[in-house]
Amino acid sequence: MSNENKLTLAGLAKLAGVSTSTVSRALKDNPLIKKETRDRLQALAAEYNFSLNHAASRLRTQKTNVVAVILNLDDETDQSISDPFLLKVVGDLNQVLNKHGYELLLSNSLMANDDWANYYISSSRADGIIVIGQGKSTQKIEKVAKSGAPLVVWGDPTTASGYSVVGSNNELGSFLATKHLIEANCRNILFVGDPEHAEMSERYKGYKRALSDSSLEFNPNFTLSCDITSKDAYEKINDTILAKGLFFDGIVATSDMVALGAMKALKERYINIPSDVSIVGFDDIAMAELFHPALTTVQQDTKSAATIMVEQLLKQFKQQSADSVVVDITLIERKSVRES
Amino acid sequence: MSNENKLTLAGLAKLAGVSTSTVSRALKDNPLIKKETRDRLQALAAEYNFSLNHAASRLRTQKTNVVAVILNLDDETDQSISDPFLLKVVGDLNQVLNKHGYELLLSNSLMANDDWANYYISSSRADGIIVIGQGKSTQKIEKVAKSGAPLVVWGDPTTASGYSVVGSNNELGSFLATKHLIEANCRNILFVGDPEHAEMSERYKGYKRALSDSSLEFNPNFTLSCDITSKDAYEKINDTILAKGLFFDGIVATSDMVALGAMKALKERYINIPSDVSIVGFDDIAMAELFHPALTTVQQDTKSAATIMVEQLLKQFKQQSADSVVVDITLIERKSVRES
DNA sequence: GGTTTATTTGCAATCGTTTGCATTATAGGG
DNA sequence: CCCTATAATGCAAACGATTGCAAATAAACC
Repeated sequence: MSNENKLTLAGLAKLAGVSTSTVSRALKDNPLIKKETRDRLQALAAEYNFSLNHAASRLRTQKTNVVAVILNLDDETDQSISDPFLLKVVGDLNQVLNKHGYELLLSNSLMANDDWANYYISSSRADGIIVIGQGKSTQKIEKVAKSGAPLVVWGDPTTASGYSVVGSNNELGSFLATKHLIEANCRNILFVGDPEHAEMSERYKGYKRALSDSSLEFNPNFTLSCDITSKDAYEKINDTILAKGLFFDGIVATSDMVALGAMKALKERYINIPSDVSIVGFDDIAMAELFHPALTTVQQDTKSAATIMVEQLLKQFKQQSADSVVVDITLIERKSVRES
Repeated sequence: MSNENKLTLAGLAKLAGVSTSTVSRALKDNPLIKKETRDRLQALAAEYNFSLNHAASRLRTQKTNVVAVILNLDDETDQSISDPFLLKVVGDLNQVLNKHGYELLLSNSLMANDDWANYYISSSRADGIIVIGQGKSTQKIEKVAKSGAPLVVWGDPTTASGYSVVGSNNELGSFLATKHLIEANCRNILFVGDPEHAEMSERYKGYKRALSDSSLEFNPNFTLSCDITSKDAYEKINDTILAKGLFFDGIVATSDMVALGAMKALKERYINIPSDVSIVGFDDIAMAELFHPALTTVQQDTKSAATIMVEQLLKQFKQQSADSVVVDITLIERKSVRES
């Protein structure tokens, strides 16, 4: 109902007895317009509760001030849209984007039929795209990159790619995690995660490097492949123990959710953490320290990651080229690894 | 770079040797256009990878196909944007909205200077608004409602309001939770949460009703006021026990996060759950069953809540009036309450 | 006071779709 | 073969803000 006679720039102009161009400029605080006029018009706009039609200005300026954030989930696995870590990243991005005057359009990868650049950029729904997660296949991402659309992806920055990816040093993080277990005298360390997943494969490498660095032999039987969900981790750990008994004394989990799932399975079998099995996670989600025992984990700094991602995107808006950047990780020692 | 000579409707029309209106209609599968022409043009569009300029069509149709979802957080408390329950709702909403052809514009309440209707609707950034959380004050929400903008809020649907609110029956949920504790022979039940918060105050009522229903006396000393965060719950429980000892044998927590924070505090003091203290949460976030002991809690059905919310919003788009609706809750019994 | 220069404002085209109405092509009927 | 009814397409005016350029006003200088 209030939409019937929405006040437009032209309307305001008439009220003020000036031209639309003057009002337009005044509201943008353009110094071309005399200070007094600006003030007067701004006051008037406020009084009448005026708001610009953003659709019109988008059309004219060819700029949306929107960034599409795509949760790139693998269709098969159900690392659901409610994965706390992913959503934390979304939350942080939202904050940073807002600060720069951009809005966040949230999407999951199932929307927008494969051609993201086309759907979001060409159709001017957004000025740029941030993809969260490289998943198992980077096809869609590369398609966007090739289109030349502004793009930043959260993933593993150490592997070469034609676009800007920011993320943690996964290899190093996992190396440190594994080293930490070794220093705590774990000798039979299980890697739990999905080695085919981009970031996770880097973590896998770090795990292997830590072993060889300590002259321990890598044994493929100590790799437990599972999805990045607590549910799957829980089930896989259960199955393994059932089948082979407790043949490990340490777990490098590929994410906190995986770690938590594993811990649940262990606890149910009255396997003590950390004395029987020590475990270290990855991410440092809010829940990590609430668990009992509090989870030792590799912290990803999502706050600064978000800041960097937005920076890299803004660069591209200014036609500058963006790089991949590595954000620091730190091992947070809590209680799920025994004292060395 | 690819944006230089973006193909427009007019361009396509020229290529096909027809008018823009024909192309426009053909791409919308408008039966006014002969089937053959439609097919031909659609094929052409696909071939050239054409995509409509959405900004232009918004301007023309006065419709954005976007819904703004606002996380209504209280500024003072830091029930952060990463609260898992809230984000779960966002995720579910995203799914449902997408299914109906709408996109989700994510915002926190800090953006958009108080006047949401103006910022999102009048400026045609979105067609409607979904607010998640009533918070402590409903001022901003009422302002939106008064403006006549399509609006649905997630909150407590049982309290009267001039707008459509969907949510769980908080009073009942809390009643059931408390009853469950009583049946497990708890007699000194602590309510932990923020009684001033809209939904939480309903839960508080439920708690009280359960007590009186069982002829137990309500004692204000058994109300522990705290924010809806695990951190605050943890600290408050710690402080209370430190000050007054363990004077309770049951906890009704106002959310799972609160419950988890409380559990952490208890565990650190070697207070056994559930035998010393039984506890029941609210929400049923993914983490709830991972905890040890697995958390007994009141489940809110976010999936169908999201569906209903979107339904109610769509109704308003069609000028129909929307109602408040209560979504079912169910008590999920796990291990944090002792066997009765 | 006239001329130049700087400051303010206004004109009008433009962004790319959509859509009511007019127009043209096609079919149908006598 | 003409006339009417129907189907298919095209014309052109919106939608509302932005902006290069022109115009008008004010200031400055000799």
